[in-house]
Amino acid sequence: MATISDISKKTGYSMMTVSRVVNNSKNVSEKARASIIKTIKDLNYAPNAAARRLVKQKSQTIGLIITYEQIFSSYYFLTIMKGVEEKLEKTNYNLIMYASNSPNVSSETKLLNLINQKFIDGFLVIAPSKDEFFMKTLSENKIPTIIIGASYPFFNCVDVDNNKATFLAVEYLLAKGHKSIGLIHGTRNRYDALEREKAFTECLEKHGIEINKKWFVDGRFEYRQAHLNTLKLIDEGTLPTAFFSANDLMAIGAMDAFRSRNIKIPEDISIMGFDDIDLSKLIQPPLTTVRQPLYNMGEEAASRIVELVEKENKQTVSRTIRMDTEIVERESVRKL
Amino acid sequence: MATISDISKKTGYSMMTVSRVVNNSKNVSEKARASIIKTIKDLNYAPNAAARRLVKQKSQTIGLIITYEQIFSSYYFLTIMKGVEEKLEKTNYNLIMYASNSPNVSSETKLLNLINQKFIDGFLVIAPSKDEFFMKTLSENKIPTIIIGASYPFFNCVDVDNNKATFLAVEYLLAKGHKSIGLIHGTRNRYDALEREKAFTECLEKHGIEINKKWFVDGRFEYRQAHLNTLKLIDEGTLPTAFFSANDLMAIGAMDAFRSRNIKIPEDISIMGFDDIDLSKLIQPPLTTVRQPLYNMGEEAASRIVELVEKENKQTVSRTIRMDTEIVERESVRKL
DNA sequence: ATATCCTATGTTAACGTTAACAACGAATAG
DNA sequence: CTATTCGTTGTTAACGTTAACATAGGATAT
Repeated sequence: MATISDISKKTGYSMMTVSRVVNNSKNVSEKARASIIKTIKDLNYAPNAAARRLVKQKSQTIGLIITYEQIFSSYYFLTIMKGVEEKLEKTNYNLIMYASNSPNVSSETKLLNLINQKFIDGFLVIAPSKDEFFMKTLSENKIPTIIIGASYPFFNCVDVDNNKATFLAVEYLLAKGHKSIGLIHGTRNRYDALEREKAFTECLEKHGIEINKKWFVDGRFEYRQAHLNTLKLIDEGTLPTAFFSANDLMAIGAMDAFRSRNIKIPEDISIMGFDDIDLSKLIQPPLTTVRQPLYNMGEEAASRIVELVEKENKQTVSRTIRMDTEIVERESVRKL
Repeated sequence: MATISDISKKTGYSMMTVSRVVNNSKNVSEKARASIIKTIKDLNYAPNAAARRLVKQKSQTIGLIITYEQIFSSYYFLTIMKGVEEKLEKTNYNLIMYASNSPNVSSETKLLNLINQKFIDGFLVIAPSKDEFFMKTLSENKIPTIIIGASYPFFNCVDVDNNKATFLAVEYLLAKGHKSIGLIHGTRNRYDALEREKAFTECLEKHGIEINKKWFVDGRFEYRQAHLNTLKLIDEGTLPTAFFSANDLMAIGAMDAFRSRNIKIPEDISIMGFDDIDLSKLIQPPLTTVRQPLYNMGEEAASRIVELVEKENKQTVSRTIRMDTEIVERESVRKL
């Protein structure tokens, strides 16, 4: 592999001038720049990351932490990941994914070492659960971190306003004339699940609609759980005229359950999702849902972590941002 | 962050002696070692990865590549991942996960740069599809690589003998008296799917059993696809007495489909999986399946990539290894 | 015309670690 | 008692890059 020194010798310019060209600095003559760029291409030069890290005391690398459980709500975090990846690609930062295990000391010290050894400059964490062990480590050691998809206390987050979004969805159903509404909720150790469930209850109360706990289905944010538990509910007794699901994947699981019991959507029952994952517009009928700008949230988080890492003055903590949501009207909800 | 120089000053020993202790070298007196170890702990020293990389010209880092689609057969690759992670933890290698996108030039050059910049020493790839774009890059540039879960031509692989394993499974069904057997197959751009499908056909032919293409269900290695397509098959006409599924997740999808049509397993229909993922023993009835030692395959691959990377003489390519499979007898298959 | 400023370029040292070699005293061998 | 070996420790230079400072010549201002 060619080094700056090779380029320097071949062009006759000093290593520093080469370095300036590589880093797009000013104060290089056009002549020098052209000659150096050509030689870089000829020799297939790429800067040595280790040397840079050493001298800059920075790794130009961001770690993205996902938890094993999340992998099951795959569309959700995949979309976020793409946003992060593609944004970071435009900066000169690398991305490393960590899949975190169950609580375990070795991972904890590993996390710290990653930072201490300048292997990683900062972390992005997707929707950690309330009791996620490494969040304490992250916070206690003041490691630059941005959380995506959760408004985690004391952290800098990129999230949506779950309360507002849920009200949007439920009031949409109410406006369509639905007076009996069920809920498919996610795992209760996650902030997003809790916030949406709370808002759901509050919204119905506000509009004087009776809350029937029988119609609360635990879907754990997964397709299969939602499917199975919806099936169970169907086979047990009466149903509401509509369901609000805390994510699309569970909504789709429920829809498949209804279909397999010959319950037509939206003729017999209406269903509303949350997220707007790719799959939602492909299924039959296409799912009406609350769009969460997942891709943009990924991008936004990427920008913010870079900003945070590059800021000398780490105190300038920008606050949690709440991205806008909107109703995406498709065909899974019927007007009564 | 403390450096070797700090430890050196504090203990009075030279930096080289400290380095020797850090790297567990011989020829250090017990006295020196004890003193240095104590100081290392006191100052919370951890070696600087960048400096090491620079001087060693090696990153001590392995990249694990997964494709986006794979994330949907989550249990499968999660188990492998854990094997890899936990094995690598025991060596002094780091692990980085890359989720690969659709074919795209930028990722390709990125891959190469990762190697050229000594950011990564080698790659592990989980079950790439036949036409995966980056496999060519990997092969053309002779990048140290181990493939897991596919016998990819010209690569060094850790796989099972799909032919043998499939014969094991199908002959098990035959031994139980089944004479009409359906297949739930995976995506046909993957070697494991193709090999299992081929072996399935061959095995039936060998035993003079008629092959009914109507009973071939495309499950794409996913729960939902298998579920939906099984439902369709059920609603269309007659069924075989047993199914062989090319992975457990699809088998579970099919089982849930049968159940929702009130077809009892194993009373009315038998089903056999492939993989033995965690979920398989938890469902009702527990799934009879062919155990693939996924975790061990991950471990084995981790050992091999480290070996490959550390070998000066890269020609010593150890050949593809086929791990053993076995039938795990549970309750989803009935004797006719 | 002289002082000042800018532009383009170069020089030196440093980041933290380790390989290769050197040195020194103690133990062992002849 | 001298020569040789061994165990322990230290010295020097190198990995590839960049920050900080230095220099030289040309342009601009007074």
